[in-house]
Amino acid sequence: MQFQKIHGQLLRRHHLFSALSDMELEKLMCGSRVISIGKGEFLFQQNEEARHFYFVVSGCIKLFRTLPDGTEKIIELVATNQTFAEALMFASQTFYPVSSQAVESAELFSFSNLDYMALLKSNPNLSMVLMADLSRRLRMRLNEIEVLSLKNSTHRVVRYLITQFVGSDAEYPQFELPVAKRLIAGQLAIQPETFSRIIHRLKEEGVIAMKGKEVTILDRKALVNYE
Amino acid sequence: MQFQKIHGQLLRRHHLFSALSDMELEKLMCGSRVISIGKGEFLFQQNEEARHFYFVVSGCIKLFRTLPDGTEKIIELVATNQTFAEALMFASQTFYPVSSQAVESAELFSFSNLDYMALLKSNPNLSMVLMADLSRRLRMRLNEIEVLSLKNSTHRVVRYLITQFVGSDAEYPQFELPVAKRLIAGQLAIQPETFSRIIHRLKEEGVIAMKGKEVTILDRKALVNYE
DNA sequence: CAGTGCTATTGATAGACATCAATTGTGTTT
DNA sequence: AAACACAATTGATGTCTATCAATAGCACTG
Repeated sequence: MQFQKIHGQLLRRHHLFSALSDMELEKLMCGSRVISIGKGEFLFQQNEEARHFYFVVSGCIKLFRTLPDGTEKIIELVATNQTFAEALMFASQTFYPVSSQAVESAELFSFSNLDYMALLKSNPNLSMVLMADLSRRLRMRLNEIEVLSLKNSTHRVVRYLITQFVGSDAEYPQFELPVAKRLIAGQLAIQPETFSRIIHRLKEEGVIAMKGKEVTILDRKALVNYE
Repeated sequence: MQFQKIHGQLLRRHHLFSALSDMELEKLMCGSRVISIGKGEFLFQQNEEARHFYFVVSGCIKLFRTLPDGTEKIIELVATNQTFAEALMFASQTFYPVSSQAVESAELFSFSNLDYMALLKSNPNLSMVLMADLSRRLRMRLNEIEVLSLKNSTHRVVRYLITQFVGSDAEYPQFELPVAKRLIAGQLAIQPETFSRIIHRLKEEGVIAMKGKEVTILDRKALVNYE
């Protein structure tokens, strides 16, 4: 298939698929499905049985939990070329611990957990890759826990901004917010209003500039010193 | 060795070691060390290189991160017969993301990451076990993230109390707080004073009773309804 | 281009929690 | 048993942030 080759190359770049032979990948893709969902549509709901994991070809998926009071806590925003829900393959409890919804219309691949597990058994290297992946995810969660433990919201916002330009050594790093501000606020477990006010203050102090989703860091040192 | 046999049986009960053959376990234990640390002593510090993971034979270990403002966030309290830091075996970054300190004097086994990884390569089943373990840990973190996202502190405390007696079907479940109250407060990212006040209110309302570390749930329904 | 719906901003207010401070309780040491 | 250190409790106060409310900005649609 033409489409399989193109998509195969796309997948190859992701570490979960890079250790597969051509044949293994082809086999896996035979059992995969292409899924298109529109903005606001759900992929799966919390507590549904988890039989598949996903790769985002385009768009953006929001993973969240519904709290007892009805509000939602955004656990992760999954962007293009990322996978999610693969950690559930081994869980003794086989239901999704989060709900998933498209923030913007998205295209995904869905892979069968069983198929992938079969590959794991025949390809020991793959296990190593997957364990490294799980380990990385654990570290991500640890960071999130730390952010949520930061008392004041300014710290959380600053911490978030910093993660958006690490690696850049520009004097005035510039980047675009990947999603709507209300979603970022949700990730940081603060209200959109509070987020807006904090940004306002940072602008006032000359630490950053922001126009729409375009952010420029004007004073790296000052920003880092907030921590 | 006498001591190895005794300890071997202890380890066998833990899933990370249950899939090992006698010979494999023996080999692993040859490279292991017994560590005794007193109350308040450190096992390792954040950012130290991670070459070992640990099994708690007795005592209690606190894993925590130091936040930029100098306060500490307790990530986990590891009790007897539990392992920790095994998830770092595969991390590309090989340093501990937390510090570890004995809450009370403790005895531990330390295992070499390299030794265990060698076993993983020769024993595919073990990989499956470890992946399930990592998956379980991820779920734990997810729960913690949810707790930290709960707006009011009462919810967090209630959620904590509930986890302490799930499984018990007694009408008036009873249990002992596993650690000092200030540590529990730390895990929930609230101040000890706030914790104390919340407990006070719950007692006043007749939902629970508490004497020292001994807790009795007087009104299960009311407690669950707080959520 | 006006109309609609959503996002973002800004202001006012109330409530929750952290902080500081003082006291009591508990377990450990000498 | 007394002395000590630390944990827990209780009170008073101030700050921060959620909430409610109203307006402004922006994108999409007919």
